[in-house]
Amino acid sequence: MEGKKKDVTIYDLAHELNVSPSTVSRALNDHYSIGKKTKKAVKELAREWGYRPNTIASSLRTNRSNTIGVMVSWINRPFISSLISGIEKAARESGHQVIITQSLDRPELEKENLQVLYDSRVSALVVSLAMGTADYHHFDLFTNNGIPVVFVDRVPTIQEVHKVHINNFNAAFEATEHLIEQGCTRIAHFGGARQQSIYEDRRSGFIAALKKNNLNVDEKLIIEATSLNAEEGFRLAEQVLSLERPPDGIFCANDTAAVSAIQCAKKKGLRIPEDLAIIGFNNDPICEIIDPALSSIEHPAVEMGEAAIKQALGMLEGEIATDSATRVTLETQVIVRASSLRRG
Amino acid sequence: MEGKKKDVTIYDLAHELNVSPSTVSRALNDHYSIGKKTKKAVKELAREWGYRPNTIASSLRTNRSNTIGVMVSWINRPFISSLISGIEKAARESGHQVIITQSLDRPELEKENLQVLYDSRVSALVVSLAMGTADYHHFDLFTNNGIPVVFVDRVPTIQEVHKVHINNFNAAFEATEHLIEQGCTRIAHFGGARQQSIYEDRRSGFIAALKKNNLNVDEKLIIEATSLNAEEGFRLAEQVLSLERPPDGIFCANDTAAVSAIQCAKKKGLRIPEDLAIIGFNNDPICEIIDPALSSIEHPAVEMGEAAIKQALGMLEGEIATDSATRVTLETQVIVRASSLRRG
DNA sequence: ACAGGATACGCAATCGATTGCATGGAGATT
DNA sequence: AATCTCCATGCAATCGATTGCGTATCCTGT
Repeated sequence: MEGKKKDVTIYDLAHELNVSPSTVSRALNDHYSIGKKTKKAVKELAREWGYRPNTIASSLRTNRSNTIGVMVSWINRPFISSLISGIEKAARESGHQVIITQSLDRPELEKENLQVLYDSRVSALVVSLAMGTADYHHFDLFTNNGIPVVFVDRVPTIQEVHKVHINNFNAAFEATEHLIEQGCTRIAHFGGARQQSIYEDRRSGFIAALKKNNLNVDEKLIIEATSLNAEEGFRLAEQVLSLERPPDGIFCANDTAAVSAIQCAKKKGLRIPEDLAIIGFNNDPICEIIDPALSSIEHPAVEMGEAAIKQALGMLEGEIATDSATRVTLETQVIVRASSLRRG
Repeated sequence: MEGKKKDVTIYDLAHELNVSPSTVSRALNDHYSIGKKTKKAVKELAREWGYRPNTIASSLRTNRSNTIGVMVSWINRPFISSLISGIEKAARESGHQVIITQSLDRPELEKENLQVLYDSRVSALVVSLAMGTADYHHFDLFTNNGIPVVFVDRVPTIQEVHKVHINNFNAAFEATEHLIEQGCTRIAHFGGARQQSIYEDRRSGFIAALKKNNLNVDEKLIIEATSLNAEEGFRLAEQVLSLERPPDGIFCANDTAAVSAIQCAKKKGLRIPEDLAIIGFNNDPICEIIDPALSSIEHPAVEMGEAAIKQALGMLEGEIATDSATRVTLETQVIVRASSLRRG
């Protein structure tokens, strides 16, 4: 039954050691002007008495919270939750804390949360944009005040920001070429909102691969979905499969919708991959569970989170200029599974 | 190009209105002793000038951060990420913020994170325990200081705490009886570490259902797994299916392992549900993706998160005594799908 | 017209750590 | 021995909001 003993402060330590609070503060922060013996004595007593700095007081004075704000669309999505897991891990290891908010893909809420995070004096901000965000001025609040902002995955289309992402164009290009290698000649694409560069780039990569291989680009087969969820995936699959000339392959910008497409195709009696080859994006766990297993693009979620924190820390430590622009691009990989592998 | 104008403080407002900072503070907080006109004037100017309170300064003074600390095992798990999503939503709507940490199922890290959260002066704590945690004394740090602690899902075995959970005993009982109704007479159970009450209770509910139906309880079929991940599920399925008298049903304490069991059984050429009926727990999205679709127990993740925050807020507002013990039990539901539905 | 009680507000201390500036003393230099 | 550096430390203000206590003003009833 521990009693509620008051927290130890630097004043307590100072009093005990007959030095001033300033000296204690500097000793604990390894300030150069404090003597070696003094430092040692202070640190020892601090450990002995279980001193823990009052981070709030420190934040008030320095206007820094050593807290990192995070804003994502939805926490409960496989990719995002892994991203956050990586963020939390890297942040903790560097002695930072993580405040999480979700925009629920609503730009107004994104703005609102941004204000709240700003009011919390977060030291840095890591963001994956809401689906509909096309205007980025609300981030000026941070950048104008020298607070590092790192965008991850769903990054802005503009150049002058810090980004951690993958090469969506290449990934899509490779996915599409894979389908072509497997003999597909008429491939559909289910993409997301084009204002999000990740979806625009995947679309471009897809089209580029078709063109490079002299395949016809049929606009009816290139669809801009609004949310790419399960129901939409199913509906879009029904739509393209009931065309006069249905596709023999689908490249889908996420796995959720791709799985629905598989289910739809199976229901229609199509053989996968013989009649219809499918490849998704993200390499979610469901890829190995659906039958046939879904080919996909490995998307290094945890690593992206870690990389974003690393960028933010670099900016905090002054190694990276906040008003510059950096770009970290992580590697993706085509994961071929049964849904797209035609033998012979 | 917004300049970096200094933040407005209560001193600025006070100066402009020729009142004291105390009056401004009280006016903004609707203190009874401030006159109606004064309040109106203050609030108006505050809005006009875009005043935003410095939460850090407020926290220092009040020793309250209006931040809620959350600790879970792993963020990137379907159930947990939904739980967090609910927590974030409810917290935001009540004007709180959420600091997230993960224990990675390591009790030492759980302890460490707890210290950090305490140092951040979180107003309340919401916890889902690490798999191996059996001693709860590290939470005294909070309870002894009057900081609300609410456990959710993976709750302690002791009574004197605040819990938000489901009735695991009943849920397991119903799941098992469902298998029995479908004609299973020899049912295996894959459970988690028994020191976690959720797993102990599921195990008890399972056994109780067998006994009530006069079925033999074979210890060889009741397995305490260590992590219940995909590989382990597969391995355990192989193990029980190669027994001299293999089971004709499996009740698995999560869906991940249940899906692996299905895959294992299919690989062995068993028909599901005819030769082996399977039911999982959590009702993760994968249930509808695996073929045959996996029966499961609906586990209201988002609602549990919201309920946990509601409890915490109740304690913060003094409606619920911090040193009492409350229990919120949410409803579960057996979701019957093809993996356990034998027709005729 | 006056006591008694609301009502409305100000003063100043406080929360704990940080930091620019000043200073006391030890050692070095000439 | 006088002067000059450093070195190590203390002083005191500061960050912005909160709050116990004290007080001036106004109303109300008699």
